Amino acid sequence: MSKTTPHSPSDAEPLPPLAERIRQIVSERVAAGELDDKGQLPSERWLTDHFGLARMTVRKALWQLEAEGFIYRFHRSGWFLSPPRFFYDPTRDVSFTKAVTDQGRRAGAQVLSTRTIAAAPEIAYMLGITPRTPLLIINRLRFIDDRPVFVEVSHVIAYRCPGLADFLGTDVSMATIYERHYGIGLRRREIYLHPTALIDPHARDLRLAHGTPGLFLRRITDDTNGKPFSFDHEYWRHDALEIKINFFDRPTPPIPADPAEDVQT
Amino acid sequence: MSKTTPHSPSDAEPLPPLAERIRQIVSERVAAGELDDKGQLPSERWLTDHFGLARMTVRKALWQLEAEGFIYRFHRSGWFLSPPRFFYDPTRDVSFTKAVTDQGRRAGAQVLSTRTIAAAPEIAYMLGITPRTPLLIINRLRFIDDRPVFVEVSHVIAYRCPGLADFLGTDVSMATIYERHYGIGLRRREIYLHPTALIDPHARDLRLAHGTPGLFLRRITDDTNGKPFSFDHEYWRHDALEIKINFFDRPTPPIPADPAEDVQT
DNA sequence: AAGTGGTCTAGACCACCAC
DNA sequence: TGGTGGTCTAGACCACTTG
Repeated sequence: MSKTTPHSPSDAEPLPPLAERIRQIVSERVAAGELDDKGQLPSERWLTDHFGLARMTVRKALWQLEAEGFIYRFHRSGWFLSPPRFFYDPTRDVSFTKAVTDQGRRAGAQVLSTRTIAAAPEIAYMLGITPRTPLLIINRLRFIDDRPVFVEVSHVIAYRCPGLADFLGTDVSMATIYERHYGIGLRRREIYLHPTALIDPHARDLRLAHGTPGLFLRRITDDTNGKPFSFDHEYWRHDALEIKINFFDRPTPPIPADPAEDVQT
Repeated sequence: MSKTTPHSPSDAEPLPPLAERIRQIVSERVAAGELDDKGQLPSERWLTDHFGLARMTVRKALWQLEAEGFIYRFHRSGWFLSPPRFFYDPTRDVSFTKAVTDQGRRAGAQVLSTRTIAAAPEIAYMLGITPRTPLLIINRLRFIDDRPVFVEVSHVIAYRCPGLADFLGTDVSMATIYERHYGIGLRRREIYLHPTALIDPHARDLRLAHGTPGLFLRRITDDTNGKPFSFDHEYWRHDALEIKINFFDRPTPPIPADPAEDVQT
């Protein structure tokens, strides 16, 4: 809690890196019960004064902790302690809602927009339909415990789900809607996934600053008869998920992140 | 190529964002053949002068293009055009070397260090061995087309591969070494993977600035008899790979990244 | 209205890499 | 040794969120 001495670029630097000092302040407050899960950190200006540094210096350190997934921010409203990552098994999980609730957390959804377009040739080919067949595009924001975690853009073959747009408010789980109203079960066919920067408008929807690191996922889903059913894009916060792939049904204990000091090079 | 007018914070801003203007300069040079794959960008100071902006402003834009995967940098030596991502299928690829060469690229490896430790209880449990059994820890830097892309830390049960350290220089593929010298084939059991920041010493090994976005992967590998064999950590550059999961053997065409303007919200 | 982060300036010096 | 990015300063004003 004591004020740290200011330092100029030419000072010797025996202190731990700034990011570690900030991490420690945050950890202390958590331990003291002053900061719970998703709690707000001291402001950048407070940290600036506390450490006697320039604001850009503090911000740089915060960005590192953000890249790590330790803290996150809501655009222009503050820095917060990151909640635990959601475990996602792309080879098994077909319903986000089910996977989230199975992990004891709360899934949410908000429809951002819907519209209908004519299928472009390459999408038509992937989905096994005639080009220009109407596709329903559903743009939804998905939440875990009230934090927006990804934007989902679904391309659904419109004639297979007549009136689908009317059901969107009834249940957060699309999988449940497909099953109850149309008798359609889902299974995955193919997924691509890579880290990238999230830009507007998706960044804005997620309350992220333009250019924040994120994950981009695209996927084809079949129905249980093996017929292509939908084509989706997802834009994830980078700190919201941990991908887990288990190749057998026998459960294994989670792999520890740091079982040994393996960093020695 | 014309000099852009300087702007103050209060100027109107009809120009595209700075990142897009930089992207355009780079794209133009690529099109003109002045900049090939992995070629070096104009320096930050050149861009600063060219746009008439402060250096921090230019750097911020470069960081966004880096987060996106469009450009990357070698620590303190310059900005470069990113090569294409490597496709990695965690459900199928057991040999990095094979997967890379199958994609027409060159795989490389450099041993950073090896050492032997006594297995901690939780690792011993995962690997089905007695605690304190000797484990060989192999630290390697892996390359695609001469660019370092990840640091691999392998924990191998030492008695299953006597003399393994001596073979490390003979072949870049560990899978090949295991098969030829010990008659051991591999298959995956479980993988965890999440985005995070890469810090020293891994960042240094990869020639990345401390705190750059990356991917952290951990994995248990079995032998083909289903017996646990090794436990590995991998620290990836975030821009080097695209994860691809195909659930069936029938090949499907790659899913296009942007088949339609799906961003409307 | 007050407080937050977001952007930007116009410099300086440091650490490292390549020649 | 010269050029690169990396760090840092000490401000300023802007855009937005929150009370």
